[in-house]
Amino acid sequence: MSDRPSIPQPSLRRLPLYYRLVSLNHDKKLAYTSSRDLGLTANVPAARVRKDLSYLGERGRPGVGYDTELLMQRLETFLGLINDKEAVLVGVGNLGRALALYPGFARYGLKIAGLFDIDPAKIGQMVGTLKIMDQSRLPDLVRRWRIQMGIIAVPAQAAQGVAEKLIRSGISVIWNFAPVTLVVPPYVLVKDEDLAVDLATLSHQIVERDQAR
Amino acid sequence: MSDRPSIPQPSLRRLPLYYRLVSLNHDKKLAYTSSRDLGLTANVPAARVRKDLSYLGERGRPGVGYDTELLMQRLETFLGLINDKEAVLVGVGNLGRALALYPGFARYGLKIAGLFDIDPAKIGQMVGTLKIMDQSRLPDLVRRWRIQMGIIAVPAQAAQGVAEKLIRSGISVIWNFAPVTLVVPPYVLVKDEDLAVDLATLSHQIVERDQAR
DNA sequence: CTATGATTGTGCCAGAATGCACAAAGGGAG
DNA sequence: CTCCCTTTGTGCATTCTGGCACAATCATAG
Repeated sequence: MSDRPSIPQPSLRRLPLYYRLVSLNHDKKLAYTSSRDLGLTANVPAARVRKDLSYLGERGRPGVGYDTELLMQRLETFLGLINDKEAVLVGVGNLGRALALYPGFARYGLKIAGLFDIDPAKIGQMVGTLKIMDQSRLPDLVRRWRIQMGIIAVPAQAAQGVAEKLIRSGISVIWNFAPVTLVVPPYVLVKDEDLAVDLATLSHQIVERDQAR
Repeated sequence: MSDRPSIPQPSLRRLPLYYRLVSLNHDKKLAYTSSRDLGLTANVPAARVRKDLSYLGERGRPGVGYDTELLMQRLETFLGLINDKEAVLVGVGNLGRALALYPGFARYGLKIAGLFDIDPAKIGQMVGTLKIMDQSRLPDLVRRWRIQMGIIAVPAQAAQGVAEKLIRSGISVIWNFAPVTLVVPPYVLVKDEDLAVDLATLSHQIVERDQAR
């Protein structure tokens, strides 16, 4: 059925970088954006940009570039940024708090609809415009508001338990900031985010670079 | 000159995940760790794990697995985790605060040695054991302590300026949390960390999955 | 000492991703 | 209208990455 050639993973990861520049150019009221400029912000050759964008079906104008407005809309649609994604955030520690208050998410269609923690001292506190609630109220709120995404920002030991609770409540997308591999049913989409993993690869690159002298 | 077969990028990104399980098994006093188990935590087939580990030169014992202690040390060396990395963090907003207080970094050899901000109201405040300092004191501290890494957690508009200041002070590794592409000299190593980029790819995956029904 | 079961190391092939080069298309000057 | 400059779209060859299968190796039981 879906015989359209699905986009390669590496291309998909570059699209958000293109989106950054396109939004910027849109704000600057630049009518066109060239593949060369897009390549500069994503650190890839211009030909790669064009090939990536060809997966979207969007066509640029030779001699001019891509229509900024059109391309922005196309990226927003393709990346699903125009779809509202409501989420609950579990674990309001330092990281959880930062996520809850991060202003950039709104532009990407993410709206955090509820904060949960297990620490009685935190229940009732306000973070921005949201009040921290006890986890016992989570299932009810998720079902009532038909929330599809859960953000896990609890310590590693608690993460699997939270994931199971989220899934039992009907959530099928998890953005996981705990440094563990979650075990979930196949229909659940999990995106892991582990700063330590990136730190480790950076660390290796430092070693490699310094050895090269 | 350096004709050693450098490790493929995808393999490098998996190593920290292996390291997670190996550390765990080490704590559990398990003498050996199998490629099968490593594959489960990284979501890859066991054969891939073995090939990845072969880049390290480490050999497992057929019929048994990899020596947990040895493999852990090997990964720590290869990833450079045993090398202390001192860093200054610029921009103590919500994210910067969370990074400064993140407990997991120590295990990866990262030590944050100084916090800086430009907001007069924040100067002098304590975050954990560190006092927030004015950016004017940054160059001196970086030079005196021979700090090599800078962590940028300021708003997008300020990031390029901060990067230049860090580089002028002698820093050659930047962990960038601002959603911009920094322009830096070639000898400077930059690792970008953009939650919105990952959110966007997750968002696309949601669209794709939901369309598949 | 032998047989058995488990696990590693790796060669080979298929598939994915990349880089290059060039034809095609649009814009603008004269 | 024609020439020239700029930028896109993409076919092709190359390189990189992944999966599979199987021989080689080691531990253990009898």
